[in-house]
Amino acid sequence: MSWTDERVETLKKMWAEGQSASQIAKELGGVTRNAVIGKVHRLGLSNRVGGPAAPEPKPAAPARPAEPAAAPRAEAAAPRPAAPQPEEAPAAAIRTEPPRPAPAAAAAPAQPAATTPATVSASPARKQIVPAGQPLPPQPSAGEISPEALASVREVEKRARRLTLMELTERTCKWPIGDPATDDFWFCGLGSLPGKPYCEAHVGVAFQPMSARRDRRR
DNA sequence: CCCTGATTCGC
DNA sequence: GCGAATCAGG
Repeated sequence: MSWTDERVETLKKMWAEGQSASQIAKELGGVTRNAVIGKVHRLGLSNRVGGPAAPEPKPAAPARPAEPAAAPRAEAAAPRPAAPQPEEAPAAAIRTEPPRPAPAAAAAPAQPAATTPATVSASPARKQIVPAGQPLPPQPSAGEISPEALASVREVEKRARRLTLMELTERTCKWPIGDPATDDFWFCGLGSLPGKPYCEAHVGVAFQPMSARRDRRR
């Protein structure tokens, strides 16, 4: 694959949006994230433009003096002028802490029977703001979940990595825990099952066969 | 371990 | 110019 104008454009756009090099590489296809990063640098847009803080007040240190006879690879010692600054959240992508139960839907089309949408529209008090990021799982009422699954979840949640929204990746469990209206809120974050948004325990409460749900009713 | 971007250097 | 290998870090 080569860097056609179109692909370069996509690259620029996504990079400007704050997408990671690997995400861009996936989108483009046929290139690795290294290729993307390389291209980004060659295009001279390494320092995420449009960003808030204007960096580099420092005069910068002398480049590489070229070692006389010492270690051939002594890069580590050479001071890098370009300090990559933590990188704020894309700002555009995520705006709000997700409200209570949000309808899962978009992302996982191949879901069997996700637990009830009944609880989804439940809270009339809180406004239904659809979060920009991954859809949140429905929060099934306790009565609909098997005792075993419930116990399993409680156990797992003790081991939860307590990730923040921004720390989630494709392979972390995105099950929300706690009340988003308070600080007592985080995401499970344990390894998610391949192709699933949640870890094993949370998949267990999120996805249930219709039959099981029917049997448990009442 | 997962991930991030940065840099080097042979092609 | 390109990007794998590597580095440095979260």
